[in-house]
Amino acid sequence: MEAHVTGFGSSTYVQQSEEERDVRKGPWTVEEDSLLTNYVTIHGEGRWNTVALCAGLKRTGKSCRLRWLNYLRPDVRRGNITLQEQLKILELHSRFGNRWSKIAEHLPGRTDNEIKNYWRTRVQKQAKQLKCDVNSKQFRDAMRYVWMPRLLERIQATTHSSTGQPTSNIADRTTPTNNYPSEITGTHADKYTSQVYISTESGPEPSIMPASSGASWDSADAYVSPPASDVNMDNSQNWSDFNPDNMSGSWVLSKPGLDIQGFETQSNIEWLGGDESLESLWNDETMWL
DNA sequence: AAGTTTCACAACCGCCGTGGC
DNA sequence: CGCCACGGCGGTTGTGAAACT
Repeated sequence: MEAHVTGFGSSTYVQQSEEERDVRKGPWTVEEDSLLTNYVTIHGEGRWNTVALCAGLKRTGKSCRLRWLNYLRPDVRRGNITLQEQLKILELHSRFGNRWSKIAEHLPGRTDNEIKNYWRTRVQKQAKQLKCDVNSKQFRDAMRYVWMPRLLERIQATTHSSTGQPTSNIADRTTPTNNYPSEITGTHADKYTSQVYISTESGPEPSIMPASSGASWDSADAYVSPPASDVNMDNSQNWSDFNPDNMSGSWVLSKPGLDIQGFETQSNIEWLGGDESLESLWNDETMWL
């Protein structure tokens, strides 16, 4: 098949319609991967239609770009999403919504596609089980007040066990969510001294959250707040420096004027299908994998 | 053991913004 | 200014594997 060479800007590129090229679709073969990798390694990224042609691939430029970015790129990170990454995704999604590429910017090595898949398969699954819409206030509240603190607990437990410190054995815990003490955990480790608090204070300002933490509030949100010593951000930055991979000091979950215990023992819990189903859901090990 | 369902992930599709001509 | 090619993005679909009945 002959390629037509035409001018394009200051350079020359090879133009050929997809019909002429008998474009391939579907899963990539090892040979195709090799061709693409070799070509991009030598010539660099960009001009993907040219890449497809010059590398001898019967693929569209778009397909090549996607394959490279999502799979072949050397710095792409594969494997399970870590607890830290999960926590970060939840938080970033609350800030950016479905702007997956934006979220991916904050997760080195993870692709927007991977994060999108994670959200669809894991997060939306939880919403479905809770019988609420993933974008509903109810589900967002569940994420903030229950899921994210639990993720933090898990992270701490993992961290502590890996450093030989006592762990808070979440799998063994039988305390229902609605019986949580206001201070959920209070253990320390050498490197990661972390605490999660639920504020039981009423009123406009959280009392447990460090006064100088720099974390900010919006009108109705609860936060898992970084320790005072680790952050230096003003209200406009909010969570921009959030980094679960580097947590140290005392982390605080609180919400102005929110009584978490009251919140969960009152009828508020019912929109999540009752505390039993909620508890069993959060204790479902597959949820954290 | 076989059939069915669910899950996870890769890949495609369509839309839109951008820049060169 | 309109056209076109391209790249980027989010939504959706296809498919193989695992889990379930």
